[in-house]
Amino acid sequence: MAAYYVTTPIYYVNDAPHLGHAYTTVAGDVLTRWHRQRGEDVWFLTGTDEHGQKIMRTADANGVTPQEWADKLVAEAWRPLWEHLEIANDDFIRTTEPRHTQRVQEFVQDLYDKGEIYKGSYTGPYCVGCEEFKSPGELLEGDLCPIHKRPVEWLEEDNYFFKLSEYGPRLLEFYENNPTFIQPASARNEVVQFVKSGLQDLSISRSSFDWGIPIPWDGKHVIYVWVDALLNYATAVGYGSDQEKFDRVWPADVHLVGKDILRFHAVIWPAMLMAQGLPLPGRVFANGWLMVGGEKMSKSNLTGISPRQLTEHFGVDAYRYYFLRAIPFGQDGSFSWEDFSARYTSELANDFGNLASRVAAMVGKYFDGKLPAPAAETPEISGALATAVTNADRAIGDDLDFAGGLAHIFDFVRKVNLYLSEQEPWKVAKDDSPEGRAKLATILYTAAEALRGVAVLLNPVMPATAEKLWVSLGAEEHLGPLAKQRIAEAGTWGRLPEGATVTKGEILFPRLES
RNA sequence: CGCGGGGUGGAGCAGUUCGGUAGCUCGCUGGGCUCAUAACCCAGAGGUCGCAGGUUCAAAUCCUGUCCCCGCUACCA
Repeated sequence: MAAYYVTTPIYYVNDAPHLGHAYTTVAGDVLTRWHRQRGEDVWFLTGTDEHGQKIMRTADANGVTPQEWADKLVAEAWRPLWEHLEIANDDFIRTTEPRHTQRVQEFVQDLYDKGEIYKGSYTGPYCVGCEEFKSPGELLEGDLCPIHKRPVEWLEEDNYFFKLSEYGPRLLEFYENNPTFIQPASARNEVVQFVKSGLQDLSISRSSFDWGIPIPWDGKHVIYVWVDALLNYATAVGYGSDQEKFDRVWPADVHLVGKDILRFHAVIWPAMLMAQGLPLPGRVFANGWLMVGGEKMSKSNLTGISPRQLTEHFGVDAYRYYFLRAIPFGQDGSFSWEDFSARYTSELANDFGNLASRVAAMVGKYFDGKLPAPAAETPEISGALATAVTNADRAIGDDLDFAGGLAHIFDFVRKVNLYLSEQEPWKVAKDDSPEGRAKLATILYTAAEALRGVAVLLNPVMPATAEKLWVSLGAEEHLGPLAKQRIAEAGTWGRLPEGATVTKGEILFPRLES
């Protein structure tokens, strides 16, 4: 049985990570943890893309070599942020590592030998001031270089080309047979439309600069950075080096990407794999842009708010929760400090944190912190938990609908709060008769057992908080580590045993200063 | 020009597939409770569903036109 293999894009080390990078990576982490709690063999990959002209220039501007620049950013910015955000990736690939570069050369050589690559010439807009080719799309009105504001020249360069144009029909057939390959549907429509309009061959080499992987049969060229980058998904799991591992993990079940790089993953990547005869990935899921103040995030306003600024104020778990809860995955979404604060207070502190707090307080107060045995099961709550588990599992685990899945979980939290309001255990507590005590025991057991289920469901999203709750319920000593709890069993009623030691613990989500 | 997405009470969204009392969360107003993180519960105010026509007994939902916003239009990673 093949592993469930999830990837994030490998990020370009030109800059430090921003909210958008973190958004995709957290989503991958949550998906990964969810599947681990399904009991599956899971492999989660992230990494960095380190070749290309832009990095060469940035390094140059900072007076270091491209490799030094990449080393510095990876060590000081990227890896630390993922650790800070509790990203549990199994591997971290860098495209400058030999395990990658050697395999990329072999892959390209192989395609060349198969006749999938030929030598041709590329004609494109070239800015003399920049000394580089521009992409047609970035030109200003009247074919001006966006940096120098002067007309570009059309220059010809010898390049090697991949016969991408021949793959249109096969790609369309693949999309047709695999309707969920590209998600969401809007992204799929765009790609299908694009491919239908006809594909051109892809220039896969560059000779105007040298920061890249050399073309094995022609050292004057380096491999186009996207071909280099996409192959990380294969080289990182043993392509060409560890066949056993490769067979176990390949192909990816989910490639998470930002919608800006959808086309590379949904068109070029599968075509490359088809050319090589490798199995194709299960799906490519494009998430949307984060908007700040109604504006698309740009380099300038991205640096305005960094992931760490938000985690310092709201905490890592709330950060992981917020973006997935507030923005339907796959759509653009607007982020604001106000909205984050509102959701933190309402959903995390008032609904969830406070529920945990009041339940633990009452078990402490009325039963000396020993969870009492219930006189009966409460179908209203046990049934709702089972439903929440089923719905959340489908939404998050299958559909990558994080917002919908979290909504199911938090609807359940509300229901438990409501249950307490209706049962009024604080009034029942005044009745010392055996009937009164039995009723009180049932109410509090029901609430605590409901929280046990919530802790399991929220663990993939907010591992530190879920762990606190788990410990507070006294679940660890009877049921084992939280991360080992199965999603499928989360809805099984009555797992929390009588006599479990319930402690108030620290407040899960303290109120924040405005 | 072409393609895709969207315009629903103050904010963010669901509902539009298979037309039939306009729903949710937050916010706001009034009341209640007291186990809890000034939390929780109940009630209420607030929308002619971008605009204009059309089909229909009936349209947010179907048809036509129109305005506005956003994205894509490839070798920028």
